[in-house]
Amino acid sequence: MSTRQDKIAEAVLQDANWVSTHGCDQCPIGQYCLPLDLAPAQAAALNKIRYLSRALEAGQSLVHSGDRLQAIYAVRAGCLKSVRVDEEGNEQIIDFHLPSELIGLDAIYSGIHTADVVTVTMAKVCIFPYQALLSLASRHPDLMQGWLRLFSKNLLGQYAHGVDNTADQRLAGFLLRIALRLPQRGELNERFLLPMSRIEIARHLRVANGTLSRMIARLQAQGMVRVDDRMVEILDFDKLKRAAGALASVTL
Amino acid sequence: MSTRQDKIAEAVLQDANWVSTHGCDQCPIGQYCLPLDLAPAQAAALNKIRYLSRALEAGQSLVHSGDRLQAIYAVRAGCLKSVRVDEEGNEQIIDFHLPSELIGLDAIYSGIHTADVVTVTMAKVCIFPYQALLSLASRHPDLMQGWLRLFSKNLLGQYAHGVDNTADQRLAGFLLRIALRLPQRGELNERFLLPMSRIEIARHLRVANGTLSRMIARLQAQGMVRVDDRMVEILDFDKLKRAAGALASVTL
DNA sequence: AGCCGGACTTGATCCTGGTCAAGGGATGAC
DNA sequence: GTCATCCCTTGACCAGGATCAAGTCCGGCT
Repeated sequence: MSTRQDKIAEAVLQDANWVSTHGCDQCPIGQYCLPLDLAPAQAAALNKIRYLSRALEAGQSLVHSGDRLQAIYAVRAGCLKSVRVDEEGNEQIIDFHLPSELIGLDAIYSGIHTADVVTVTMAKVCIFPYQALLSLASRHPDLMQGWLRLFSKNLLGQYAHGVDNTADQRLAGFLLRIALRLPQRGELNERFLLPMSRIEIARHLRVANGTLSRMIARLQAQGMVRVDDRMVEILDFDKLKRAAGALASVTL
Repeated sequence: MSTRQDKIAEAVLQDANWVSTHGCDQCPIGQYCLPLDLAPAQAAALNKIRYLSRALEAGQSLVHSGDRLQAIYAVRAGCLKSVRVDEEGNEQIIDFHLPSELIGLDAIYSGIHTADVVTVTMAKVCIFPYQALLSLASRHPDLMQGWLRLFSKNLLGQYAHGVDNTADQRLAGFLLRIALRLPQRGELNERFLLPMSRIEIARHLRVANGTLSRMIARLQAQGMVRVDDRMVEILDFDKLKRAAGALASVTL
């Protein structure tokens, strides 16, 4: 019988085509990532400036708050989180980063990272040196536009996260967004494995640990979802959407 | 004696150089807006694709949810808000838009606006047709980079807004950010006129109307700020920063 | 001037969600 | 295997903020 770690590891490995050496032009999640608007030839150009990171263990730091922006990262497999820690040691999780999503966009403004980025599960990221990416984008309008679109998507996600009102709404919205953001092999994921712990979810949703448990129990009792440890199954999509509130539901 | 409206109108008019016909290359707030990284010649090119809107009355819609993205707007004077209204008619204010800030970035992802944008005070906006802006940005790397930086700033602001924990922290953070975002004629605004009503602030901070009153009273009692109607004076910047929480304070 | 309506404050009461603590189950170290 | 630890759930209690309602001030309207 497989342990929780085994299950997560398995999920990460299969998300990744872990050992594959696909370039951007053939990347299985390229349609959600930077190559999203690119013709194969352009994607190949993008691939030239890209490194693939070594495998990162869970709990490893990718960037530290205060670091200079060197590169934009794209999650190839696994899950990472952006966190800020206050002086009492409380960790606030600003955002999770799932496969195909970009990391570092918030550092472009000042050139300095304002949060720590840490792996939640084992992960691999693609590394796009910032200056190279800039100059490539200035030569390939489609790349620039794709980059802007991903930026915009990111902003939309933050809007949705910020707007949810009650704790229950935030949880429902969170589950919906994870279901939509986890690598789509076809359609909506109605059954998926959460990469992160309850505590991490709580810190992201700005609720207490215990409250989160109770809320999950409530959602289950109402028949919207079934949750078994990290495994989530969405039973009633529409109901969940209504629970998230009309305001949250707009965002993909 | 001048009424509240008079005072706001006056502030807007002087922010704007209301009647001026400055191009982007000479815009008094250009260093915070799209021309931020541009040489004068490039700013002049940017100016060629720009329209200046007519004066908008308070309460007027600039874009409707569902509209196609036609243009990115930059606030030239006044204040606008992005709102979503749920089926019960509750208005959630996603964001306020102050002079030099861009509107419409969230619509780039799908090409469709997901929120209504409405003027809070009378306002003027600069209109940058989206396709023209794209093609100009692809020809001027500095413009592209400036655009990305503004995008990033926007995202940072959302991070800060989403992360604040208690209602008091959100209020303190909100006031700080407004002080920093309102047009800087030199340094930090330690005395400024809020463009929006209490109700609008409450809807933005996700607190009840009455609660907001009490919180403002509390901040005053603690000597951090003095508030008289729309006029805010920051008395103890550091204390206010501490009240906002370490997590919020990073963002400019 | 007098009236009305909207913006803001203040008070009383209720409930959501935080805090603290106990307990179970699985994981990992020895 | 045993033990310690971490993650999660559950319970009891408390507080921050919501809700509802009254009351004030101010500006606009007739």
